[in-house]
Amino acid sequence: MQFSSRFTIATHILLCIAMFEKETKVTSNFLSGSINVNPVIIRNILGSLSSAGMVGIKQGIGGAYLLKPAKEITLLDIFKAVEKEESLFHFHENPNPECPIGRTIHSVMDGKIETIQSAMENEMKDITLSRLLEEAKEKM
Amino acid sequence: MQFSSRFTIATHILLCIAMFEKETKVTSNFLSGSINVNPVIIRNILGSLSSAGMVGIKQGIGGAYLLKPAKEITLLDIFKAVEKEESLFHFHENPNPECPIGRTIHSVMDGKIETIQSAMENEMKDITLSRLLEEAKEKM
DNA sequence: TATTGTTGTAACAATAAAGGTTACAACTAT
DNA sequence: ATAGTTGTAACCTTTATTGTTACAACAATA
Repeated sequence: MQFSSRFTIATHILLCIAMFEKETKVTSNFLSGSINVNPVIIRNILGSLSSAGMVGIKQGIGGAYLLKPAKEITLLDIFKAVEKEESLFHFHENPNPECPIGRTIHSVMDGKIETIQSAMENEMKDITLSRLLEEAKEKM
Repeated sequence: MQFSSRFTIATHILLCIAMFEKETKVTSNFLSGSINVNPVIIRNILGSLSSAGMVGIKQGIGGAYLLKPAKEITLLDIFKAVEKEESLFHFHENPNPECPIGRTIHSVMDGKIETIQSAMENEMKDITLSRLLEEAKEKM
């Protein structure tokens, strides 16, 4: 199991907007060219980023732009915008309450799962779009 | 996207073995009763745990038993036994090398993805089967 | 040796999600 | 009015998950 490519595509989209919005109109076609993915997919992901308040999109004329400074956009924001699942783990639904383990496993595991997910999210929270952009520019 | 329930089922299996192997023959049917999942699914997951060296399974006579002390089995071991993907994230395959972002995004993101995954795995590594069993016993 | 309860695995099906494509109405600057 | 966009619907294909039945191979034991 893997997270869908929506996360890396969304990050790529935002990097392109941050990089190019001053000089070009960043349309779904433009993005499609850089990412190499169908423009409809781009538009869907762009819609999620827009719902999350990270980007604005110009109706009719076209083009996306950042609604927040790149410093204030983290990988966690991006992740949450495109992955809607509450919990990282799918718990088996009906453990048997007549078994001592079946009866207690949820209360034991739920907290652990939260801890694990938090560790991941905290790491994501520390990485900003502006840092990614700086590193990308260094490598160009 | 979520991880499959194989992870929580595998953990449930190991908890049952640790709890009951002294008093009962822990067969796929017994486990199926506690977990409420088809015995064939149990046998497949049990097979993964066996390949990973965590449990032994008695051919013919039936029954599973731990091959390691519960203190030495971590959630990370269990996770790796049942989730075979190398990387947590699916990266879009063909970013355009003629775009400055497309050309550099992999080298910028690959390290970040590793860091995030490590944070999650480190948390998993800290939780042992024996600790889960203790907490379950407390709650019984 | 025949029986019984297991395991391991194959074969299949149903459902859901991911990823892709075409098509088109609605919108807006020019 | 035109042209380039966006948003979205309607499909399709592929893959993974989860569940199911069936059965050969195995090992204790009656």
